[in-house]
Amino acid sequence: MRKMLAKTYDPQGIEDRIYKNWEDKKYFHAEVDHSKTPFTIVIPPPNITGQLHMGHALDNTMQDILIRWKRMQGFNTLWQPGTDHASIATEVKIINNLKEQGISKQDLGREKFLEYCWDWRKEYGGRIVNQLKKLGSSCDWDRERFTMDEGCNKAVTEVFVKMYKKGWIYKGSRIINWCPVCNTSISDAEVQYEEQAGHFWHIKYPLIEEDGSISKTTFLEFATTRPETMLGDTAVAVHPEDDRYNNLIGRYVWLPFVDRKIPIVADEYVDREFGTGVVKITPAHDPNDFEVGKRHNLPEINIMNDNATINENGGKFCGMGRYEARAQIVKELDEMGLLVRIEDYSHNVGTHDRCGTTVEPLIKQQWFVKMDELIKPAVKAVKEGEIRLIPRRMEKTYFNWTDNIRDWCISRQLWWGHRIPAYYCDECGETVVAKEAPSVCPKCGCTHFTQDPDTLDTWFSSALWPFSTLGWPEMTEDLKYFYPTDVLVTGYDIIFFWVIRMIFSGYEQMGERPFKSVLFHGLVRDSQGRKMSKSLGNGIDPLQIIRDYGADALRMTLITGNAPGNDMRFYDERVIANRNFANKIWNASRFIMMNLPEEGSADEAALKALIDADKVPAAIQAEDKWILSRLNDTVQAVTDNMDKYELGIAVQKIYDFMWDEFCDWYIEMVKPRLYKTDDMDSRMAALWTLQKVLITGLKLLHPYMPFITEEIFTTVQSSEESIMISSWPVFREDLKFSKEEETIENIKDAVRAVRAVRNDRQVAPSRKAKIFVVSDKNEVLDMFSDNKVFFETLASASDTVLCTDKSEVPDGALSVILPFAALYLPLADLMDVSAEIARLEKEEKRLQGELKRSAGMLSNEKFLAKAPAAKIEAEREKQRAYEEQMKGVREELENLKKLG
RNA sequence: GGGGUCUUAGCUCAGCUGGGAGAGCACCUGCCUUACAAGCAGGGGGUCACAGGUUCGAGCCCUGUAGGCCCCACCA
Repeated sequence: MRKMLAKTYDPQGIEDRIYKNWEDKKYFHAEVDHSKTPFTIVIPPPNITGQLHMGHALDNTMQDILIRWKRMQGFNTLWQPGTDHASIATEVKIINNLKEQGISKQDLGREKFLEYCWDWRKEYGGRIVNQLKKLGSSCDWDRERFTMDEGCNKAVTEVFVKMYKKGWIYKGSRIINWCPVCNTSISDAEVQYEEQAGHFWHIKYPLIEEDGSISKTTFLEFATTRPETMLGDTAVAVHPEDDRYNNLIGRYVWLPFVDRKIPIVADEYVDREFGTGVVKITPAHDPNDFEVGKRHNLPEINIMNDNATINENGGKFCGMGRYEARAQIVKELDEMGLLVRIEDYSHNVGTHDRCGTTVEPLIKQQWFVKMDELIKPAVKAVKEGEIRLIPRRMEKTYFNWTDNIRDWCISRQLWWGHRIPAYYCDECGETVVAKEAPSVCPKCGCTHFTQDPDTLDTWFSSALWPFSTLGWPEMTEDLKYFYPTDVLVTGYDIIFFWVIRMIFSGYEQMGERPFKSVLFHGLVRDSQGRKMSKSLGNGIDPLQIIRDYGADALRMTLITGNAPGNDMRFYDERVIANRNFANKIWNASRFIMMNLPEEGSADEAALKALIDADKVPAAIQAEDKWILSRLNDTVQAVTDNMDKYELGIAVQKIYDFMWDEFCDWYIEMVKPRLYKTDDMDSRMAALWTLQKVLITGLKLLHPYMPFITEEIFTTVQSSEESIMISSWPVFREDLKFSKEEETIENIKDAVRAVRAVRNDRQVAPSRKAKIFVVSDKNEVLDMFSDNKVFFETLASASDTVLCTDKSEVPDGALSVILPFAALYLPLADLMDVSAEIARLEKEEKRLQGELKRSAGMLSNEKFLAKAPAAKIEAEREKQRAYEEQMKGVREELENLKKLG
């Protein structure tokens, strides 16, 4: 029995079944095969704690499109999947979860806590993978990796040790961003600046007189947004060429509360124009002050504990929270007469992007990656086009970062992550960085070591992802074959976190670029253009959309009408439009199948022979050639666009071709041939063309709408062979028919023009009219006679009369003038003339009445005087409308009466 | 402060070598024409933000102006 498509398209009924079949058949799996060219994409690993959101849906749809397309083009495609341990995101989540049970991570201890994390991973790690499958993602799941699996751990250790030995990873005491809530350092990239309303406290420090006493008259005034940091001040700075303070350089001021003499130093960093031109210097709590401090050899006094309370260096404020201390200090300064004034001030405050806490710059011992040399090949690669960023403008963002790069703080005071492979000798404190814990101290011979408690920034392992997933540090066959990967697909928001770091890591560790191109996409926003977020509750769940409309409709929605790197808005109407498109394809396919020859018939065998020959049949008609030629052009155009990663443009072309040209024109054109059975050759040619266009169209569409195309493909061909391993269509010279393209476009113009005229006159579609074609050119007349059958069907014509001269056309006909011919439709054919005359005369009478009434009102003085102006204006408007209508009716009548 | 980007139909957006102003939705008119009313046919609607410039020709290139969004920096 031949399979048949269900009467209605139901994505729910087909998607899971199809996906399972693909998996069972191992279509996603890739093995090294030197007879084929590889095409590789590594997935941006989603967090194990994550749930599929629209951003994932977009990102993975784009990757799947590229992978499916390349697979069909004959490449040996690998889409390498995996998940990310996401150290801080996961740890925060787990801590919160524990807190609900009244447990803290310290209660558990490191080991138990990590056990808990692994359990968590076991429970939730698979969730997002299953959700990606719902989307249709054709990842090679056999190769699924995790950033903390054995191989990735090895890669991380390898890199750390190697870079340490090279001197490019070092431990140093520097100003870092500290999150007092998460209790860890964070990198610059994790700090998010937020505009906050705050205050500017104008404070003055008294000068120390020559005799060592505290001046009662001379003060140095300055302003600060963080008064509590004054406890750590070790200088005040002025500009070296500032005449106001020149004479004070080298003298001292008195720092209240901690009773410290601090010097007045001169530094270019100070802006003379800003404020009073005096800056307090707190080297331990401000990155700029830190630099100043280094230049002037100032002490660094840390006044804060890790939880942002004041420590013992803060004198009597010790133990207070940072904001509490601030208030108290301001109060006491005021009492001492050292507070000049308080100004409202709006400024940017650094917050932690994970928890929103205001970060505190602190001096801490941390591990850093030295960036100055490491970044060079990454800059060169993009500059010289070895790595292409799409769209191009992303290069500016890229260079903006690389040009201002600072060393990367990679240590985190977290437990969930890759532990730093640094060991400290319990006896002499010697540091040993090694892949394995050392047994003997090289310095003192002691055998007891303590490993550094810190873990690495989660992006440290992500940076190695393109090669760690392929087996590095082992030089595996996979790595040799599939690396470098071809394209990375990701959002522009992680260009600093991830993209750049993968690039420099690729060059440093592999000596080669990690990917050839980076295709950026934007954010998926809600219908009002807002970022989707949990707190706003405006997130749209992709899984719900899949349930309601199908994964294919969702994928189309994410791709259509969008250009690389641009944000998009997501709303249901767009999904519905795409679901409707799926439905359209479904129904067109159903139509074609309904017209296929009976099973086991001679016709079926004949058609099969034609299809197997894959040659244009002899009985081919102009309209067949036209659609084949258009198909051919579409194949070319779509492939070109996809080559340039212009997915939105490519899919729009497929959509337009399938709906407009194929369904609305071609299928309507061939219907008469399908319904008549007296010319079987012509019918076969039509069927051949229908299947050819349908199958090719489905192939073009498959990367975008994998499920529906698979279902139709296998059903129409009554075959198990999957569309996803079929071959991508190519341009064919034998399917190019320029002349017929022009011919059919002309006929289409004629049809449209006739329809417009008929519609204008509101002629019922069932009412057929003769069409007189007037031209003195034989080829024009031939064109209409050659394509008579479908032309008449589409133009609702009863007959086509070819004339060389207008005199052959009867009087009383509507004219349709085309650039290449004139068409005439006799009025008598379009309508019942006498009845129409009667109707129009009645209408004329009615209008006369209305006009009379209107004229009466508008000449009535009482009405004009008393009625509201709007009412009078409305009446005038009515009158004008009636007059207009009357004109039309009378013209029409005159025309019709000519016939009578 | 630096940089990017946007401004095209009522709404949301395409328009990527400078030559046709487009799509979806919405709107109006007429159709249940047996693949599809989740549809068909026809139609209305745009000084492509504004002002200059380059060009035979500009939505597209250049300069400036106005407004929106984003990123980076963080003058304490």
